[in-house]
Amino acid sequence: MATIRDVARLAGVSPSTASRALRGNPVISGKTRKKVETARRQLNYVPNFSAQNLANNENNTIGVILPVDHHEIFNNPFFLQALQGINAKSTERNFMVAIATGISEQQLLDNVEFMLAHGRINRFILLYSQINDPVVTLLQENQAGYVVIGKPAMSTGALPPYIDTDNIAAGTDATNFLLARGHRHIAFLYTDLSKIVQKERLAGYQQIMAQQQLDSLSLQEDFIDYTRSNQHVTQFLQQHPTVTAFVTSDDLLGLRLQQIVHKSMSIISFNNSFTSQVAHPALTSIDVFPVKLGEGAAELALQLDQTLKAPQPIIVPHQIIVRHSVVNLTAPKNIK
Amino acid sequence: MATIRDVARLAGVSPSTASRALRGNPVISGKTRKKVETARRQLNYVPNFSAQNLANNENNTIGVILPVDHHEIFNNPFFLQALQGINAKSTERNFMVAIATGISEQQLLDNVEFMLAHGRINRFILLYSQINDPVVTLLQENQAGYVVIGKPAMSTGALPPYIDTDNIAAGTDATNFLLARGHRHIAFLYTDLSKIVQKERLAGYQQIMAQQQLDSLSLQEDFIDYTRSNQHVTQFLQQHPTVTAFVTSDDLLGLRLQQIVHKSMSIISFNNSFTSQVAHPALTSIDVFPVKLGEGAAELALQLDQTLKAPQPIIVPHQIIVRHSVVNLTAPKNIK
DNA sequence: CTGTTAGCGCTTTCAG
DNA sequence: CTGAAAGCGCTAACAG
Repeated sequence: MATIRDVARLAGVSPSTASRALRGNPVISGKTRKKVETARRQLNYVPNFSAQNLANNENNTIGVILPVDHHEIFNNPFFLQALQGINAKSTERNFMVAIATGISEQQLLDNVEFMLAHGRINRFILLYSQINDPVVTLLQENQAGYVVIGKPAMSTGALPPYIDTDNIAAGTDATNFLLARGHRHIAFLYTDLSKIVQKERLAGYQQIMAQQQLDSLSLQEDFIDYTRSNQHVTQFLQQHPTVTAFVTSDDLLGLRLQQIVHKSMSIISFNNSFTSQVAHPALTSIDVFPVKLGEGAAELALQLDQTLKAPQPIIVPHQIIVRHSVVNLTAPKNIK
Repeated sequence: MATIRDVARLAGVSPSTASRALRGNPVISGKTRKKVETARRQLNYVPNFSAQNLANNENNTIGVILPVDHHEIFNNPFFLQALQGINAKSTERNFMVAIATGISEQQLLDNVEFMLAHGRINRFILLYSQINDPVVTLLQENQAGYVVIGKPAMSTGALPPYIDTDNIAAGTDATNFLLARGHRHIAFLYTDLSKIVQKERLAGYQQIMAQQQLDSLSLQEDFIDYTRSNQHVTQFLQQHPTVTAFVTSDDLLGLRLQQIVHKSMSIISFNNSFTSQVAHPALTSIDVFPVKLGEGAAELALQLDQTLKAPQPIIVPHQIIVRHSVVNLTAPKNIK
């Protein structure tokens, strides 16, 4: 593998000049810059990260932290897609992507600590946002930069940079979609309000319902115990027989619900994952574009030390993907 | 951050001695080993990877390569789970995990090349196995070590270390399961035979059918064009009205099939993913334990340069998870 | 068994 | 604008 000395020699300059030229230092004359560039190409030179890192104390890698894998959270394709986005952008900008996972909080913490200590990684992307997250504490203690996908849940201190869907708006959009199709008795189904996403989607729903002077109805079910959740839902429906539609906080949940209720019950959900397509009828769902969220997060992470003040949060627009799970009560002919 | 010099100073030895002691070099006396160890702990010293890498030409990180994300392959939770296994084992052994993804072959190749060139990563895990894979060629050209999850598809040269499910046996098990429940006209549904997994599962199925002197019936459908695939399947069923059961190469595919056929059609599939649980009726499926596959792969990858000859392949046992998608034709009372 | 020395490949003062 | 030299933190000869 060619080193910078080789390049320098071939270009007839000193290694330091070559280094400067390659990194675009403006003091280098156009002429020598060109010579060096040609030599680089000829030798197919690429810098050695380890050496660069050692000299710079900047190790071109960004750490991506997945949530703890409780209750099969990994079944959500969101994460891999976000990862794909992060990876694409990072590679483009000469960064590598290392990942931290864990099936317990402790394992995840160990993993992150390892990246911090041995890997000297100093920029991270959190693929989730959660109240009182010890991972965040660890990151802060080590003065590592981090950005979060989702709305940061800070108990204290300045907000980190973040990128997010406007989940409140997504919640209102979902609800409005149902209203526009004649639904009035709409319920909201979720699994866990400590996840900020769900909390916000619910808030959006409630906002619209209040505005329309309709009653908000929400139900928490995680389907860890399938039969029990099943019963709850059935019971809920008996208590609220007028309900014609549900907003569910996620496709997976939407599918679960679909299996319990009548086909005539309308459902709109979030994430537009594979699940929504295989549902029957296919679920109308709000796509949040995980790949874009990933790309944006990577960009934020790459800026982390450049600007002194945190960059503006990025909001990625969402989009309703209309399928067949919402019945139009106002004009039956439009049903597809 | 403490360096090895600090440790050496505190222990009253030279840096090289400290280094030797820390790395367990047997020439160091027990006494000084202890001194150094105490100093290390006192200073909370951890080696700097970059420096180690530069000196050793061994950069404690293992590259994990995901398949190209064609047609929503990322929806398969298999990958994230395997990643989890890899990560757990790697961290345990002081390695970091970097990942390569791509939505096109080119993007993936760029990503891997980047890891090779800049990152100087020299051990990889391939999360898939495919005929004529240019990624493999790239790895070989660069003399990087790699292990594969799945059966390596080599056109030439020695087999790399690998870890796999015995997919032929899994195929025979699935088929036998159906036979034992009275099914005789069994078809096999798959998406892509260039994936070795599918090829082998099919082979297992065919083997048993031949053994029983029954006809093998296979159908390829990828459901990229949903309506078209739908038609094909319907057509297929008309042509083969006696078919009472299907083996499908994956849960996702099983679920697709389930939506087209009658409830009375029996289905057994592979991977035991979330999908099989949300199906209705829930799919009987063969679990291949992705986390274990990941762990084993990591272990193989960590041994890569230690042994001159490739280690024995590891086979991870699979297991049928019985749910409700297979009708028992011999004793209807047993149907659950 | 341990210390001295050189060097991994790169960047960055510091002098010109 | 460019070159010489030192150093990032660690390891591996080479001597003792």
